[in-house]
Amino acid sequence: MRLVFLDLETADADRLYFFEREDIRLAGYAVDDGPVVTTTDIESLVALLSEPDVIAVGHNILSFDLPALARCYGLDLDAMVARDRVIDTLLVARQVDPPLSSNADGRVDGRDLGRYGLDALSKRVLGEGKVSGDGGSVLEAMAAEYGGYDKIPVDHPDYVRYLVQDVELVRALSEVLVVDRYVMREHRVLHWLNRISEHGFRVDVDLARRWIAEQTVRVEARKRDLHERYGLPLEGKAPQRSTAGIKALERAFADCGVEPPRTAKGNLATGKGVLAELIDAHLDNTALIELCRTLLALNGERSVPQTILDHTGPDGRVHPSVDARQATGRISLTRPGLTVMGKRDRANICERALLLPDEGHRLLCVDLSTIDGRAVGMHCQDPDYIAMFAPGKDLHDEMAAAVFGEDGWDRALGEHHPRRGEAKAVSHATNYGMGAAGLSVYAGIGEDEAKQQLATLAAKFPRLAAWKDWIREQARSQVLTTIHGRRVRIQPGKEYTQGPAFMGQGIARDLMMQGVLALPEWLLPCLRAVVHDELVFSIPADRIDEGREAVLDALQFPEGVALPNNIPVPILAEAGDVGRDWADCYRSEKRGWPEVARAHRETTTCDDPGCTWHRTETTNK
DNA sequence: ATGTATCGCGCC
DNA sequence: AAAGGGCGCGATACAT
Repeated sequence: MRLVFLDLETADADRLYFFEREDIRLAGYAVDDGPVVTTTDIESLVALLSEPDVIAVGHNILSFDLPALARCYGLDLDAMVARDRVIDTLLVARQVDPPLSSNADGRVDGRDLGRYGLDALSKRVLGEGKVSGDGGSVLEAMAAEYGGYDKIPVDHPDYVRYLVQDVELVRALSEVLVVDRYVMREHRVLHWLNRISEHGFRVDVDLARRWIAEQTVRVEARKRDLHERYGLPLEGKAPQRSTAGIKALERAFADCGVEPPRTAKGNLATGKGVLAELIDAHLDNTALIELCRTLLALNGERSVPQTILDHTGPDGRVHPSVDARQATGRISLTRPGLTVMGKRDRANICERALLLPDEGHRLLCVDLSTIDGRAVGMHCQDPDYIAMFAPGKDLHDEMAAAVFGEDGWDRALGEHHPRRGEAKAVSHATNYGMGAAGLSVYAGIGEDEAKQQLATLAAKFPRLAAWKDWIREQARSQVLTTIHGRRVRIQPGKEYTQGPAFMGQGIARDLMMQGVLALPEWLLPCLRAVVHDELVFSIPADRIDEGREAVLDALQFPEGVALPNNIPVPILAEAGDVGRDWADCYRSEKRGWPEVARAHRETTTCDDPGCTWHRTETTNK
């Protein structure tokens, strides 16, 4: 086999999915220990990479350079990945030296260039001496000087020099970074997920524009109201959050006869929990209630439609980036962040109506049932815990029976346990290492009761409890390895909470990816989003039933999955409704909210006073 | 002008 | 001794 180390210089990387041939400007590559060649003859590089004994090695090439060559020059990237002929040093580096969680000290949220960018990585792994200056910032400066990445002269000595250096760095890194089986699997996973970015998700642009216009009217009315009553300034997008605005609000609360609510750090608290409590505590104070409601409404306005529009390309679609850079390995879809669009709140779930199937298609969502719990079950091997995941059983009902007893619950009737909701809170809490104090607040119960519930749970599932302790002990080595072989880093001092949580999330993530890898070829271009335990597909309308079968078949293991000699844990999935937009997929799940159904949204009138769709058109409240 | 820190909204 | 995990994104204040 021959190793080909490579890097490309291109036009603005954000435009990858709209690149034309000329946007790939300069290629640099080296074969094994040969000299670095730079060339504008991109075809020659593609021809080289297409030879069957060549392995392509480069930094972020799986998500950028190679897709660019595939798009513009027909490189058969599918075949290369399928034959393990791609090594992306970014993926290898994350496995060798996994990241801390983004909230950890010293990390800037979201971006990991500071640690895994080619320059930073080389400095850390190879030592300072190998890197002469920062290639990225030099490039940026040249782009600024010439008016764009696509305008830098391809024979500019600095341009060529940094391309050569990057190829050399990749070659040096590849000699140090150890490739394991997991990271080769990870290449296949991310290659398939990159289809999400490539194809994009169709946007209802007209709807987004209409919402933004309506939103502007609402927001202006509320600001004006607070301005006239309490002197709120009108400058900026969110004057209620500016210094002068906060001053005005503090006076407003005083005018209403209450002490302004405070956060732990002493700032004015305007969170929705705080304001809701204030309303409850002063039900006869109409001025205060009006103030709180106006503030709630102002703070509750979300910028989702605008963010979607900001990222919508000339093809009317968003092309979110797909990354696996979270500490647990969970997948993020960003720019726009599809993972944070409304779902649980009635007021927000219709945000998902902004995303549409392709023409002639329908959307299909499939989610893995209580997958984090099953992941923990696989690892902890507590037989009683695993028994709750048997097909036909509902985890939270079973948990309620285990913690609170069977009283008042008739299994045979097929109804839920009366205390199912409480049980859900307890198991959720204990998964993440919540203490009695935290649980009492979270579940709205007394601290003694919370303590009792946690103790009961520990007693009912002793092996699960012992597993958590063991994982916490293991976590002191700072890096845990999941069943599938992913290495996850625990922040020193957070072993107690992060240890079990990361194990559960990391394993769950790979159970989902196991399903993605098992999808039939024809469904791969149909994948539109992955939201941790849910996959979203846009499927030709006449193939929906076939698609549903195939997805369930890929994701589910009713007979269970297990390591050798372990108790198997069933993995089950559930399909949502066939939708004409993303919200429409949840109309059965959210039966009480008629506006979730597109058919309801298409009617002109509605007699549900709580309907968030028709309400906004008739009133300004 | 640009980046960081903080908060606040949301999701799993 | 006690301990709710992971994220994205927008807005403001502030430092550079």
